[in-house]
Amino acid sequence: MENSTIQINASDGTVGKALVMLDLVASFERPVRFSEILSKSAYPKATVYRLLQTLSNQSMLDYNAQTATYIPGIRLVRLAHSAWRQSALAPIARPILDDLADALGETLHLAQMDDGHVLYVDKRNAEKPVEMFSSAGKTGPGYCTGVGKALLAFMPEKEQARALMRQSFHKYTAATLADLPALKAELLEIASIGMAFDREEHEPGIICVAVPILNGLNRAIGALSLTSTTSHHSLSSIERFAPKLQEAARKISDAAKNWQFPT
Amino acid sequence: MENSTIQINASDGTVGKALVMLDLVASFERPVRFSEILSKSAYPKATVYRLLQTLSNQSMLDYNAQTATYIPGIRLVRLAHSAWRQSALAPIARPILDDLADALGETLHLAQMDDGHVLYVDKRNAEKPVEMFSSAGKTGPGYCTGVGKALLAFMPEKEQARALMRQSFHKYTAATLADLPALKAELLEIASIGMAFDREEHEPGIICVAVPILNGLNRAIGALSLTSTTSHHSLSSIERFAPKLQEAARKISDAAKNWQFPT
DNA sequence: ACCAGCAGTCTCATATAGTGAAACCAAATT
DNA sequence: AATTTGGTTTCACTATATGAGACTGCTGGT
Repeated sequence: MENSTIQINASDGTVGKALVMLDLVASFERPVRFSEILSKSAYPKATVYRLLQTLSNQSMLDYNAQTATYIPGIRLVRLAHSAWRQSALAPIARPILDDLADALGETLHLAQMDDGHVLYVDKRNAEKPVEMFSSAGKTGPGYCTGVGKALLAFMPEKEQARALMRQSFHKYTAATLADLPALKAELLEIASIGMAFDREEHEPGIICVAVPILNGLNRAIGALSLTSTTSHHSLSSIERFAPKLQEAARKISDAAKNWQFPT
Repeated sequence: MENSTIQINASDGTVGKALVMLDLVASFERPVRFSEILSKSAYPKATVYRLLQTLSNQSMLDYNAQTATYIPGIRLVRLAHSAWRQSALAPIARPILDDLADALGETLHLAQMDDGHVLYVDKRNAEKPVEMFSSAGKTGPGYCTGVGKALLAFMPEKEQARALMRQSFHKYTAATLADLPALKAELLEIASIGMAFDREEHEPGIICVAVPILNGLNRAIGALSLTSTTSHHSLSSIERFAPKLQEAARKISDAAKNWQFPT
């Protein structure tokens, strides 16, 4: 059991496989048929079939008999409610985010790292207040977003290495960082100045400043960003918001430290 | 395999058990220790232990080594995002709910049935706009909420029977329906008039009107409600909103019919 | 310091549950 | 009528989950 192949993807038994299927179905972002799932999956037909049946029974997937398609199930919404409320970050950050949004009147994001990618857990927007699930729960790339880079820069080495492997380095725009060395260099810079920028690296015309939310050991437990467009702000003008972001990040971090659940 | 015991809880193998554990952890609504989970669980120690490990590996649970506690994991939030966006109801209903909220300026809920309980999938509120995950994903009892009764009244018989078995009939207030016969009688009434009331049955001082969102076969795919307090409205004064709710429900139902995903 | 007791982790023989090639079926397609 | 495609079911095989119990290491009491 010692010298076996490097366990890149230590998928835990049947449960692990079932969860891979769940992710797979979710990744389509539209109803999918059995055959589509099968073709993307590493497992044999009968196995995929059984797993999908089990997940459907369990309401982790919804099967539509009319169209013979699967979508992620309603039970996930219920479970996620619980997950979101109990996560150490999002509920704590809420009032602080509210205040910051009032003070700055700009678009704010609160994000956490999830398997190398950015998971947005909350958002404030000057115009249309909040956008439910349609924004919370959304994921983005790690290597070319402000929050992503801020999170990566303040990760324990091992985890960071794992996360870096998961980056695709797809070139969204001309400014997108092209490869791992470029990203690593930037992460060092970010670690030293304590903030990250998105210089239209993910979407043309969209820029942002992001700061990490650190725990006691200088490790990021989340990140906070302010997003704007090149038509509204220049990079240097959004940098002026950084102190306010830092302050909010510190507040969140403090609140997280004293966080105790009621018994 | 034929005459075996009535499969009340057809728990599908290992995956089913793992999901039971997930639900269990979520049900605590606070970080839980191994022993607490164990004592509430039907499975032996080693099994529970292994399942929790697997789920933690998979980020379906978060294990906090400091406090030795489990909470639902971040991966659920990501999956739920996908589930919410793809659910046939919530995204479709969104603009219609927006309009209705603007027109009425009252608190609105959009809900679906989940295993006999009410799952709120969206909400509009006159004062503070929208409350993210903290309201969407929330669950409530079926037998003593407006949406719950509206949903139950328009369910296929078999499913309804199953859902009715899951009701606890906990007496929240003096007005809470006490038992199954009382509920059944009320459901017939609701089915005939096409709307349901909550007469302070869940919380004192809180009343609501709810209407089902029906599909082509008179089956509820969701429900819509308007909630208020006895200090603001009487039961008969909120009944006056019913036509507007019905209209919105019809619109949502129409939109759901024509719903096709882009290929 | 010592012991008792509990919470959590690990082991291993056993049996159950998952596997997957292949057969099968039904509906489209030629 | 014959063939292909998409989905479901079977079944012998064995990998995997099981769970009683042993073990470890705290914690608190005396």
